[in-house]
Amino acid sequence: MKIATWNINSVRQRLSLLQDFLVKENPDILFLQELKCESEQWVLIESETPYNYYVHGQKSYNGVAILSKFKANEIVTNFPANPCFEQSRFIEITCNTDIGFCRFISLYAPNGGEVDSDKFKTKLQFYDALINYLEIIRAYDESLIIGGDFNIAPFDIDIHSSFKSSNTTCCTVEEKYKMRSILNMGFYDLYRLANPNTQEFSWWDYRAGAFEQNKGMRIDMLIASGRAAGYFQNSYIDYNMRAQHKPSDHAPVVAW
DNA sequence: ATGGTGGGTCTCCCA
Repeated sequence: MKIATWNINSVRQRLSLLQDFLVKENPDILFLQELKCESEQWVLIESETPYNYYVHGQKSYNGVAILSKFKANEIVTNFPANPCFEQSRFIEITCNTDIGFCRFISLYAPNGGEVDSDKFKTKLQFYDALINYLEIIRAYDESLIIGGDFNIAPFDIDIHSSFKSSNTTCCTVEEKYKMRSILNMGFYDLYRLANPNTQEFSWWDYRAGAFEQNKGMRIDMLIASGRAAGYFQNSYIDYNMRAQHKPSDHAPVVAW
């Protein structure tokens, strides 16, 4: 079983890179975020790949999808008490897979804007609602995998030292605690599980040569329940896709 | 404190 997550920052701008990535990695499941288009606008590649496409798109901003080699039984595009329900930030499917019944979620958490802004408060509320929802489905004791842009770097190792973590969105203590409480529920961060001590990032600002200087954060993650995590021993962040011409500002995260 | 780039509904908003 091979899975990947990628904030693609406009799927229409990235069709060729997406094709390259699918051919190179051939994942069974790909979680995508920030499609920045309606569901029907990128069906053009659908016939050329061996995937079922489960898309919760939106014009202009947001938009998430799951590309799956397994057919979905159920598809849901929201979770209870989500304060951003009008934005396409969540899609969940269930499938019968090679490793049994699985629940898969593609998540695009709010960025939060400036620390302490209204958007920031909404981000924290989004996490409170998400944590409540995960408490419920955790009790099912299923194989659950979330691939997402969480917009939080959970620990200091996940943040380049040039960021002032106390007042930079995605690395404040308040945000870290939200992410850690998900991990403390018994969900595993597959990259960190496979690479306990490596400092690598999944996002770098387009500006000021951030990628060239490796000034990034690790905010994109594959999170698995205990039942599912045992099927994954390896994980890496595909820096090569970030180094391509006209890249997304995020690199894909792969696990197998 | 500002500005840097690159998406989007494109001289403004969002990251």
